[in-house]
Formats: sequence, structure tokens, C-alpha cells
Amino acid sequence: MPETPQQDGARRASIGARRNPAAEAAILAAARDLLAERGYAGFSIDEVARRAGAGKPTIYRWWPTKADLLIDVYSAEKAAIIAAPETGALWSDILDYTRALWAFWRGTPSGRTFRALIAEAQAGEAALRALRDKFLPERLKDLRLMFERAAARGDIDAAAVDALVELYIGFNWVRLLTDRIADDPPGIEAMARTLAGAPPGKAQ
Amino acid sequence: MPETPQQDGARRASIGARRNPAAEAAILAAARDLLAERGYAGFSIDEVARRAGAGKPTIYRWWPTKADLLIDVYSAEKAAIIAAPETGALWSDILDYTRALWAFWRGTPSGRTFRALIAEAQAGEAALRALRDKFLPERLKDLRLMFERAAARGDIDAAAVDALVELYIGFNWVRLLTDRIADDPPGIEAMARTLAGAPPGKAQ
Amino acid sequence: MPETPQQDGARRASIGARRNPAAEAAILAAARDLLAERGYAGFSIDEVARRAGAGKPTIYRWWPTKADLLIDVYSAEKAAIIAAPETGALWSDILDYTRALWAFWRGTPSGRTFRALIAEAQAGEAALRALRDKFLPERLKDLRLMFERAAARGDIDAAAVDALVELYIGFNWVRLLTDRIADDPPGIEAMARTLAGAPPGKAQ
Amino acid sequence: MPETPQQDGARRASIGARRNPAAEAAILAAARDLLAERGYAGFSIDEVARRAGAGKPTIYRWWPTKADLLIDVYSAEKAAIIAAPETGALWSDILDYTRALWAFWRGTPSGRTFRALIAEAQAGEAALRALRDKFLPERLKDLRLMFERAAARGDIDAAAVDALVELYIGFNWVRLLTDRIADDPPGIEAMARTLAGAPPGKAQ
DNA sequence: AGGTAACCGAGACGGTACGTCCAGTCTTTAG
DNA sequence: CTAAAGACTGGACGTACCGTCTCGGTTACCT
Repeated sequence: MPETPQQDGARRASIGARRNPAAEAAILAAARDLLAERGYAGFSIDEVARRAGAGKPTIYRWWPTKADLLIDVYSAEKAAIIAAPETGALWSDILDYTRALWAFWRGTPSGRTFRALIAEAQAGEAALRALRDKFLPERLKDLRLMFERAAARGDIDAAAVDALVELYIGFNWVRLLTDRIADDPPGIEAMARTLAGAPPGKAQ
Repeated sequence: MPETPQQDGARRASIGARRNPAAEAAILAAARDLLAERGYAGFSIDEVARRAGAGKPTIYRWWPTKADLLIDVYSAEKAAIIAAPETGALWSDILDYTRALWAFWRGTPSGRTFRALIAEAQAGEAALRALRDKFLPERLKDLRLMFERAAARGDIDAAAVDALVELYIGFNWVRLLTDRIADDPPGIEAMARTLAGAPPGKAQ
Repeated sequence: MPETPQQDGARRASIGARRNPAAEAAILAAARDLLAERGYAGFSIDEVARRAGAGKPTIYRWWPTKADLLIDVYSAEKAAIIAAPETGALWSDILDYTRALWAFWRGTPSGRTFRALIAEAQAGEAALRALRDKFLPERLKDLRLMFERAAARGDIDAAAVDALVELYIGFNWVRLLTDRIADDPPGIEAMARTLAGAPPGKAQ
Repeated sequence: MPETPQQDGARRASIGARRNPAAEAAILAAARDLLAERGYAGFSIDEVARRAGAGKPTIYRWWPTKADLLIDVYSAEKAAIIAAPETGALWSDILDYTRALWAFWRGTPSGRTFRALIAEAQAGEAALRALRDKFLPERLKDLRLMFERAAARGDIDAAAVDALVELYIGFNWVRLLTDRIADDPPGIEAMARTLAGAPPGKAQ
């Protein structure tokens, strides 16, 4: 993955009085790779600038806080993410979604990126606001769909949807933040059945 | 709370070839107060040393990583924490426990401390291990009690206990990490009833 | 003095394929005011451009180095400067000239400007050349007049004129560069009499 | 000259809660060499730190401003400087002293250093104060000796000493600041005779 | 009883990163 | 061709912390 697209020896100059997409791409790529290689501990604006062949002011101009940069890195990757699946049963929807999400977190720099974003939010107000007011609601909306569909089918109580979504998100956060998102079918399935109210032994 | 017990003008010398409890207390108190005042962002070993009137090596001697210090700060406060309540019904047990936990997080430096610990775990392997292998299991064991009691009563399926605990922990983490632990009876109650499998309208 | 003539809200566009006098005036005025307000330390092309409502390239086009700009700023003000006086005696000529020069340096941004120019000459070859080969000879020529007149009168040895001029310039530079050009009649008079070879007690 | 005494591969650690002479020496040497090589334009704290193998805070700890560092660099070299000579006549004293001074300025990094110090004084109050209140008086005292001796001999008027010293210093400054301190016997001699009041043709 | 080992505060050390400012160059858009 | 605008890389600024080290001093333990 680490294949930052720049450093062709030539210097990347301005393209006039507007944002240079090449610079933006180089910075995002450098940030992504750096996160992938060294995690949050090694993630510094200095190093991103160095790798991207960019000036620090260029970074600060477009991403005033680290959180802004992290969000963009995460979003750029999220394109690949799975839409809520539709297996017919909530518990297996959850199972599929979770495995896909964890695979995404493991297989791309995204897991590291999201962990970094949460960490950053514990230190800075800006990151916290971004996480709470922008990131989380978006994800919530996304997930609610899955649960509302189940409610429409009568699988779960419609009044419980909000709580279920938040519980589900929490489960994923704890796993990610404690670095336990290796593929874990038994753990995930138990969680999925519990959330869906499906008896544990009951086959799909 | 900020009443760091030191700075009497006199220098706190060694008491021989063993740990000086006064130094330890001063450092923990300084760390606690600093966290309370400035949060994770302002939490530095330099500042703790300054406030405690301690030398940095003294801190590093006993707490090699920030995480070690954070854990001790958190543990020192945890004395006050509530044992799992016993109301007779799981959903109200959860409700009580959660409100007590959040009050504890809000009313002491503990919330800040725990947030700091989680953030630290995203940057350092040591903190991660401490959080995952020492802190979390301990908490898990603590909480499992509450759910196992409910399973014994037949309120929930015994096979779901582990998942329920992890879901519940996740809910609390998300709330804490996004700074949404203000007293929130509706949100907590919905979560508690959902987890306990109790119909939303059902009175206590 | 700070009354930079621009910033009328309107944008100052090009006036075709030739230098825009309005832009030039605005830049010189901005440079002068900036020097007056913040001295050499605060004198940056960025800030001049900002104040003048000009683009940096516009400045660099016409004044390739800071020294060029400083020289123009100084020259623009120098119009007001006193021609060599004619009191009949060298020592009082010097006295008058010096007091006029220092008053000029104190009362306009010129003192700051000239100090900036000398400082700039210590860092850049261009400024050095400008100072040494353009500025200094011009001033020398100006001053030599005063001393040559005295030599013609027989007050001083004609062969000493060059040395006297350079000594006199040096005196002024040291005073300016160490910020000691407050009105100083005794100091100036002693210097003037010494240079002119006039006995100190001798009245005019 | 550039033979900075460090970089033996080993890291230069602290030697306890006190200033490390090795670090001080390395920093002064690096500063001196940098000045010699690149002059004031290339003189940055960053580069000094790099060359000295020192941390920037170590430099700022002991030399809060650039001027402080420049003064120390100049002073360290000044050991070699010539005491006021005693040839029996003022004009030849001046001649000797000047040639020795200029040779010193040319032959060591001192010329560059002093130019840098003067430049710095145009930008910062600290440097100005150091130059005006510490450096200049010291030099003045040094030089007054030479002129007072001449006054005692009756060569010059005792009342003119102060002015003569300041004129003489000014002459040297102008020459240094305009980079004209190449050996210049005619120019120096004319100045010396003029200051000393000796007829130009008179042999030694 | 004396020597020594480990502790204590203090603070300097080499470093890395921070976020900002400025230098000088470039390109676009408009006149 | 000119001007304005503002982006671009690059590098220096001065500060905050990091984790390590050495000092000088104190006290308890073990010969």
C-alpha cells in the first residue's frame, strides 16, 4: 500500500491561486501510509510534510488540526466500505456487517486512522467535536437503516433501535481500541445474536 | 479536589534505599489534579514533576510509562466506586450502575483519567497491554457478576452474558470518549431495557 | 505620517502593459509606514504586500531585493533633506548639518529605513553593493562639498578632506546604529570642533 | 579554522544539573564556523544546533537571543586582540592598531561575527542594548587609553578625547559594514594623521 | 560503626514535534 | 505585458515534552 504518489525529483509548485489537487493527494497518501506504518504514535505533521514533499503551512492551510487530516484520510478510504447487507435476518446482517467492517479496518490503514482520530479527540476539542457531531451521527444514520429494516420485519422493537445502534457501535469501538479485531466468529456471532434477540443455538 | 499535598517549602529528600510514600502520594495527587484541570492534552510528565516537586527520574522509576501512572491515578480513585447494585431486576441494576458510574466519571478526575488511558493506548504498546490485559478483564469480571445474577434468575440467557457485558462496556466507552456522560435518564434507560430484554413500557 | 494611500475596498487592477504608479505608491507607502511602526524586525515583504493590497510578485518585479525597496523608501523621503549649510565656519556647518540630519532621522521613518538598509547589507550581497557602491558615494559627494569649502577657506588641509568625510560619516552611523541620535548638542559640538580643528572653548 | 570539536559518534549527555562545558564549546565552535562560512545570512540557530550536535533548547537555555550567542563568539576570539600599541606618536599608534584590528577581522570569523551583531541590533532590542550598553563602552574604555596617553604627551587636546574615540570607532564601523577592510595603508594613514592632527607629509 | 546501595530533587542533555511566519516562485484571471 | 490574488515548497523561529543522565545529598541496611 505504501506507495505515495510523488517525489519525482521535481518540485511541486503552485498552480495559481487555488488548491493544488496534486499536493492534496500527496499529503493524504503520505498521512495514510504513515499511519499504516507507524500508527498514531508516529503520526506527526512534520513527517507527513516530509513524506509528501509538502510544506507544513500547506498542510495547516487545509487541515488546521490533526483531526481534520485524519477524517479526510479515513473518508478517502471509506469508499470501499460495505453498504448494510441484507440477509433476511438481523443477526446475520450484523454478523456480515461486522466481519466486513473489521476486515476493512484490518486490511487498510483505516483501523489505525480511526483509532488515531479517537485518541486525538481525547486531547483536543476540535477533534472531539468532529468525532461527536460529524462522524458519529453519520455512522449512526448508516447503521440505523439495518436495524430499522429489522424493526419493520418485526424482528425487534422499533423503540429499541437507537439503543441497539449505540450498543453495537460501542462493541466495535472497544474491540478496535483494544486491538482485538482479528477475525473472531464466535465472539461476533454471540454479540450479533444477543443484539438481535435470536436464541444462540438457532440456525440461520 | 485539587489539593496537592506537598510544596511545604521544604525539600522532600530520600528516606533511604526504598520508595518514599510521600513522593508517591505527591506525584499521584499532582497527576490527578493536572488531569482534572487540563485533561489529557495538558498531561505531561514534566508538569507532573513540577507540581509534585519531584524529579522526573523519580516518576520514571516507579511508573515507566504514562499508562502506569494513569492506571494508578484511576485505581486510587476507584475505591469509591459502587459495587454492582442489587435491585432485583437486571434493567434497573444496569440503570443504577450506569448512573453511578457516570456520576463517578463526572465528579472526579476519573473520567478524564480513563479517557487519557484509552488515548494513550492508541499510541503505545505498553498502555494497550495494560488496558487490554489488565484493566479490561478486571472490569469484565466485575460486571459479569451483575449479568450472571440475572441469568441465575432466568432474566437472560446464560450464554449471552459475555456478549452483554462487552456491549454494555462499549456503550459506556462511546459515551465517555465522545464526552456525552451528562446525566441522561432516557438514553440510559432505553439502553438498560434493551440489554435486559425488558419491554420498554414495563415499569420497575 | 502613517496614511497609506490605498485600501479603498476596490481592487487595484492592472492598467495595461506598464507599471502602475498607484501600485508603486501604495507599496512604498506601506513599506515606509511598516518601517516606522515596527522597524527592521517587523519589515517583511509579506506584510508590505498585505498593507499595500498588492501581490508579492508585484513587489518582487520592481524591487528584486529588500534593499532595493529600502533604498527607494529612503530616497523618497530624502527630498526634504537639507543641503549643506553655509555658516562661514566648518565647525558650525557640521553642527548644523548633523542636527538637521538627526532630526530628519528621528522625525521621519528614514532613520529606521537606513538602519534596516545597513542591517540588510550584512546579510545580502545585493544590499551591500547598493550601500557601498551607490548610496555611500552619493552621500560622500554631498558631504565633501562642505569640507572642500572649508579647505578653500584654509580652515583645514585639503589633503585631509576624504578622511574627514569618512570619519564624520562613521560618527553618524555609530550613533544611528546604536540608537543614540537624540538631540545631543554637547556631543555633537565636541565632535564638530574636533573634526574642524577648532579649539573647544572658542566661541562661534 | 572550521574544526568543530565534536561529532565523535557518541552522544553528549548531561553531566548533571549544571551546564556542560563540552556542549557550550561545541555550540560556540559551530556558531563561529557557520559565521565564517556563510555569514550572517546563513546564521540560524537551527543550523548551529545541527552542527554542534546539540538540541535547540540547549542553545536557547544559555543564549536567549542570537545576540547573546554572537557576543560570546566574538569575545571568545577577542583574546587574541592587540592591546593598544605604544609607538610614541598617536598617529602611528592609530595606524598600528587599525591594521591589527582589520587583520583580526579579516583573519578570523570575528569580522563576520561583529557585522552580524550590529545587524541583529537593528532588529532586536536585546541585541541593541548589548551592543550599546555593554559592548561599546568596553571598547571605548579600551581605546580611550591610547588617546589619553597622547593627550598626556600634549599631542592632542584632552577635551577632544571622547570625540576622537567615537570618530575613530565610526570609521572602523563604516569600513567593516561596507566590507572595505582589506589592507588599505593610504586610507588608514590619512585617517590616522587626520585624527592625530599630524601634517600629512610628516614622516614617522 | 562504617560502607554502600538505592533513593531523592534538580535540572541539563540531545531530540522531535509543534504551529507560525516569511522567502521567493508559480499560475491563473482580468484588464 | 501588467496587476492582483493566493497557492506552493522550504526553512527558520522559539517552545514544550520526551526519556536519559549525572550530580550532590540523605537514609537505611548489611556487613
